[in-house]
Amino acid sequence: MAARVFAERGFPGTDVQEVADELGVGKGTIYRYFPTKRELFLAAVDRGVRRLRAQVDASVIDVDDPLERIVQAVRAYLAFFDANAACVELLIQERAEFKDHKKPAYFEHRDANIGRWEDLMRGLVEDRRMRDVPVQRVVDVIGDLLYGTMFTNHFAGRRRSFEQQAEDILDVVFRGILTDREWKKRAAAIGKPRDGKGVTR
Amino acid sequence: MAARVFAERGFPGTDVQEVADELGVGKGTIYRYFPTKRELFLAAVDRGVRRLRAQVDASVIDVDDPLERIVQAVRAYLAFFDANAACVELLIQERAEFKDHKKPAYFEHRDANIGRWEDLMRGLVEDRRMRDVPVQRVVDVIGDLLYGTMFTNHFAGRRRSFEQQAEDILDVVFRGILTDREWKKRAAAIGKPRDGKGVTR
Amino acid sequence: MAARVFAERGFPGTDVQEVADELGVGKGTIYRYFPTKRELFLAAVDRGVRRLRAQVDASVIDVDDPLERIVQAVRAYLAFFDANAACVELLIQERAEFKDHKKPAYFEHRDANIGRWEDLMRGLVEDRRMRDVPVQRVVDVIGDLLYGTMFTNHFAGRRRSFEQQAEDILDVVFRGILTDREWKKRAAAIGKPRDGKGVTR
Amino acid sequence: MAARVFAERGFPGTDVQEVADELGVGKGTIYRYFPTKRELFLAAVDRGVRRLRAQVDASVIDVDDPLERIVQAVRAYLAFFDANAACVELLIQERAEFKDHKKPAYFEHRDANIGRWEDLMRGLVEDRRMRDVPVQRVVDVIGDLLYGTMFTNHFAGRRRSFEQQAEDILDVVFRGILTDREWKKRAAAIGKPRDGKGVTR
DNA sequence: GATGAATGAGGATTCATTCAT
DNA sequence: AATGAATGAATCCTCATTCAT
Repeated sequence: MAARVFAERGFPGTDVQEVADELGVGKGTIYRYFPTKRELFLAAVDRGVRRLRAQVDASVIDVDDPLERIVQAVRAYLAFFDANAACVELLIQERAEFKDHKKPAYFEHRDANIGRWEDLMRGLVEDRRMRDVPVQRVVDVIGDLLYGTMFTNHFAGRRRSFEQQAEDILDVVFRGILTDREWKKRAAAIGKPRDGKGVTR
Repeated sequence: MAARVFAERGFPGTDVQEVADELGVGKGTIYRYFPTKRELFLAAVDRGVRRLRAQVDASVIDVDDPLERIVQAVRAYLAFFDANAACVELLIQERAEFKDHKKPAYFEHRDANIGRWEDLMRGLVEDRRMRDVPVQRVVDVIGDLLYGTMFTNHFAGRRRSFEQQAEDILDVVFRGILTDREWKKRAAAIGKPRDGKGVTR
Repeated sequence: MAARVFAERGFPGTDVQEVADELGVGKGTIYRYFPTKRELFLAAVDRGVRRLRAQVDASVIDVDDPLERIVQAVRAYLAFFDANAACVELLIQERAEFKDHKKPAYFEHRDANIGRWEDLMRGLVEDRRMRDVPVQRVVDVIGDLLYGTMFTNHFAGRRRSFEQQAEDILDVVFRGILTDREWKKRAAAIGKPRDGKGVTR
Repeated sequence: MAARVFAERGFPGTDVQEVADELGVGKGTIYRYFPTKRELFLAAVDRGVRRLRAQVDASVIDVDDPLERIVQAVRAYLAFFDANAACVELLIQERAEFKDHKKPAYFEHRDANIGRWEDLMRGLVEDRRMRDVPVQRVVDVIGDLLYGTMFTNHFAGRRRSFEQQAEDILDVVFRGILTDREWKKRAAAIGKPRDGKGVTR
């Protein structure tokens, strides 16, 4: 597949001939379907992002509990990139080579999905299961965390199972790292309500 | 400066001649100081990472309280990349072009610094200011979150001030998003101690 | 028609696909009838030259007076290229692309026809209607003049009607540009008989 | 020289590498001085046209008699292309490959020079050495005749010396081909003055 | 017979690197 | 030490031609 070659050798390092060889077709054939090497590459990226979305969607399709949907989505996201390292490369390459082109495919996808997660969180807040924090910001934070985790895993060769990583992430995101006492002290100092909407328990 | 040109045009898109023009020297002169275009680029990346480290270090130098050191470091990190967008580009370019080279400069830096933050957190746990969670994992999570935030800001054009972002991040990391009640319910269900070492409050 | 496409885009600039599109057939079909693009092109040129010949021949078919045949042929020649600019292009293209091939089609045609005109002129000389100059040379001069006129019209965008041009050409060719007095002076100086075979009138 | 290679192999048939080899330099060196193969070619054409002009100008520089200037210019023109067959090829190639570019170099040159010859002829008419025919048209006719002669020589391999050709051309142009009697008959029939301004002899 | 998908040789152009000045 | 002219390896893309359907 073209994605594998691009991922292995990078966009500038990939000769279209190599992609042709990988696919077992002539170089000209590729140019019949993609006007330029660039379009060929972008199609591969797009395909990757679509598969990510499909896998995350599939992971939550039978899950009703909103909190559990978050749990499953985080796991599915990490699982996808764990199994598709080539996709991470493609995302990097896209950004590096086509800076001035358009919003990278990953962020197109992100923008298209983010609303659903915000809605989900708003429901959790109404149900008093989530603290009353601005959901948009929380979704951003979690999105960035996942994005950063994916890249770091790939670049720095993190050696923890994606299941363990999901657990670590959710532990921090759900409960935070501070003790109750410390948090209350800080909240008092800053003058913030401790638990959203003044509700304590 | 070379970094600016590389950041603007990307590594493959940059002619050494352009760097020479930017610096106001002859192309040959650059080759007197850097054996290849590649080394010239890597030197620019290295310089960027060093400046990041210096800025973060400076931000905590007069801060004694460990928790406050975290707060300041997070702010300094985001402030640095906010003010040095070119550096983000350089980090991406480095990864995209030199996949097979060595650990990227950013991660070299990360590995060199991570121990200090783990030590700091271990102290917080001992002081019962942080829940007793494995510090290594927490440091990873926070590192990934910052890394992902930096990239997302740059790529997707996030329009929130870095101060606000720091606050959002710290709010989630310090306290998590769940209400107390929800957390306890989950903790009970999973069979986890709620607040580290069985300590409640 | 193939000729139009070749004329518009030049031989190297023309894809066989474009010719196929113009004709409303598949590319493969063209290759059923012409073994190569080159042969396809040469066939178009040949067709053009044949049409030129037919038009010139038709213009003199009912003309008995030899001098009038010349007049009509000159007009027909200029009229043809005036109405078939694409043919001029084809003649140029043929020469430019197939230098080493064979005598260009136009000159094949020229050689095939030149004898008839020489015979015609010989008759005029015998009838004392033409000066006794070597007919071969005169035919060459007139042929070159027409050839040059056709090209110049096409390339430089001459804006005179072909009828006017025919008249201008015949005026010069029939009578020359000098006054009688000047001509006699020159002839005396060079030692040439003034009017062929010493005949004055 | 680049001109020779282009003339020998045609523009599309010439690899820039071949020009480089001919010149004994690297291919890249050529691209330092000419941005494209096309510009390299056009520069060669331009140089040829300039040399033509210089040679024709030189041939008349010491000649005072206007009629003799015409004689010498015709000889110089034919002599130039006789000695520089490559130039003819270049002129053809230019037209064939760059149809849509601009007025071909030859015609630029033609337009720049034609005025001088028209002036010269006007003087001849005033001196009653030339029949009173529109000089512009006569200059066109002679220009086309020379142009056509040059091409035909090159394409059809005419085997007459350029001196002989010049003589043939001038004989026709100066005196025309008809006998006096025939011309007068025609002139009477058409109702034209026989010798310009009613002058007979 | 007609088609057009597949092919891959071919060529213009770029640009990192060298080295004489 | 500094320069920039010269170099040629490297690569994207085109398009004439083939041939299975």
